[in-house]
Amino acid sequence: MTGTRPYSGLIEKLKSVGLRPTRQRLALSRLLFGGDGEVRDRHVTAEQLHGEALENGIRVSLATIYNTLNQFTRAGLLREVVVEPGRSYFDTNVADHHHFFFEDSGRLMDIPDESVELARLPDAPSGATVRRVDIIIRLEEEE
Amino acid sequence: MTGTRPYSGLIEKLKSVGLRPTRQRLALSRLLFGGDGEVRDRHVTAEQLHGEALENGIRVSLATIYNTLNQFTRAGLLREVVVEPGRSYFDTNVADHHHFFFEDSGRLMDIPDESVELARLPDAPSGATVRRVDIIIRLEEEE
DNA sequence: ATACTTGCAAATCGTTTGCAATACC
DNA sequence: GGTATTGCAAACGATTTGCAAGTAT
Repeated sequence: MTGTRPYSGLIEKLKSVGLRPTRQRLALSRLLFGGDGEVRDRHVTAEQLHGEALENGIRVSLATIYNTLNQFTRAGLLREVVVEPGRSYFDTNVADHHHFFFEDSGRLMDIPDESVELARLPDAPSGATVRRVDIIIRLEEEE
Repeated sequence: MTGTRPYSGLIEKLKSVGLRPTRQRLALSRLLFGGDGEVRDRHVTAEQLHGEALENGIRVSLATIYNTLNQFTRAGLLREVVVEPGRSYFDTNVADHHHFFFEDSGRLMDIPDESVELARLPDAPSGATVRRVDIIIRLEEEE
């Protein structure tokens, strides 16, 4: 079942989460997730993705970028990472993992999963369940 | 050395970080840090604090609330916690600690320091130093 | 054909800023 | 008195929304 059409995987990916594979969603998926199954690890803001889209001759409005990123996030294709007030990053790596955040440059970087380990985790307050644990290591780039 | 004047501690507190103890800064300090040395543990947004101030008959503009919260944060009296895009929380607990975040209600709660323990922490990427490690446990309130 | 998507511009939200009036030392 | 601080309103950046036009099934 190896598709011969390019990006057929992406079409399936979108369909499988109940989103119509429209021209712009496909184009953005290609930028975000890469042409084929290859796993990319990207952290993008809406602005960045918009810029990239334009560079690649994809005409999309910023509003659509936002809507698409939010839909993808709701569908579980992306994960939102909040590090700074007033800026949202979307992470193509949906697996459990944590982040380095370079405060000066605003860059975000995945931390390999094996290199962080929690020895002790508190119980969730009663009446609540843990949805996710986010660890952000804030860095200062020296001199 | 037990001061007899109420809130004299707050005046000192402000002076010690180089901020003039103005009427509004004192009033806000009282709301944030409590009347006397007592340690309060508060997580407020600018809006919340503004509301509280008004309720207590303190006339401050929202702009001043923002400026004050930022000054206090820069001065090390508060700590900013980012959990959601588009909303900033300020924490009166400046010591090293982590947070529970109730996603549904938007409430933030301190995690006792002893109940979290990192067994392994990655090395900072070369050329960078760790400024701070933030752990946020996102919770879902059940049923 | 019909429901879902898109683009655009306007609206909104949280936050910051400029500047004249005011309070602190 | 001189400088720091405040309030107000306007400015701001990021994000969302309403609606008419376009597109997927």
